[in-house]
Amino acid sequence: MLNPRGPVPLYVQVAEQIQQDITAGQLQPGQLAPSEAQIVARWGVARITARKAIAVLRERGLVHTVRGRGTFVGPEGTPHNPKSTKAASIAAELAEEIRAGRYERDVPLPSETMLAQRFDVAKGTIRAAVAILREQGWAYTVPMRGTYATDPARWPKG
Amino acid sequence: MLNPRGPVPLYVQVAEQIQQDITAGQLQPGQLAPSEAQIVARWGVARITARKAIAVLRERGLVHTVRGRGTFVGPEGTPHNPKSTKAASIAAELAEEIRAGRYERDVPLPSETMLAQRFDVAKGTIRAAVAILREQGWAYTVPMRGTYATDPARWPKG
DNA sequence: GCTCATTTGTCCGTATGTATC
DNA sequence: TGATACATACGGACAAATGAG
Repeated sequence: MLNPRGPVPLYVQVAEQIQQDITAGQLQPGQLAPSEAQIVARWGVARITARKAIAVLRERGLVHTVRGRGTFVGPEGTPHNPKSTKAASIAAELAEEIRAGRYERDVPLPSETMLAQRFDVAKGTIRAAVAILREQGWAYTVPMRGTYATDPARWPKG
Repeated sequence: MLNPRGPVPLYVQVAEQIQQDITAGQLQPGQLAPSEAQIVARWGVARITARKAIAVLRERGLVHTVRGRGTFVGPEGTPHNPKSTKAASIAAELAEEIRAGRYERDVPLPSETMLAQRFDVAKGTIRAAVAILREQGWAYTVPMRGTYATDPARWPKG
């Protein structure tokens, strides 16, 4: 992958491999670029080298960095895309199951506690996932009763 | 800015430019002096040169260095200006708003979540900022109720 | 309010190779 | 020969901000 003895510095080689992922569209604006630790693990370089590679991308205006969060694709001001949050992925999985007819219409979905166990996450995460399902129209909640799958006639399309 | 071919070593020249910023008062005691990386970027020198420049300032007693935090203006023991932390600057902004009468006395301040959104920081940072407000006497917290602005009669002075 | 893991920021020490004076 | 300086690269450590739980 990398040529440590060539005329091109390692950090430039790493930067350009990441740049390819960006221009190829595999890394969309707002998404997280590889972290320093990921670069270290993936290319077997030192952290300084990883940092310099990111600095190159930053100078080229391809990414911007937020301390404590990571480096994001796109220039400063690009809206961050939390596409990879746990709640969203759980919501997607549940939506898929609803579409597959796994849940009857008159029976509540599994409780927060059950879902929290199944996905091995906190109840708060399940609550967020259910909120997404409601927003997208896959489910509705009746206070003191539970959350139910939406009628197939009203399923969102796409 | 720098004269690489003159009789004065680069690292001394860099040190003396920073020293000017200090004696001119642009860099106050307790403030962060330029980091190694900033020196590299600003004067286009190598890291070794930046380190040596800082070492010169340290030998002259103008700065002191704390590992992991940076180099601060003033000799060892100088109180670090907490303005450099995010929580402190948020606390200062909120204190200013309290002084301006923006919050009623009987109504809680905005929740941690709201403030975290407004300042685009983590809830932990807001928590630290509120703790500072409490310490300074600008606000007090009632468990399970919220945080309230202090009565104007008890505002800290200064 | 607390702990924990992740991530970036900063500093420290070292090393190799090149170049100038 | 030695001091100065640059560019590159490694490894380690601590600190601060964030986010999940």
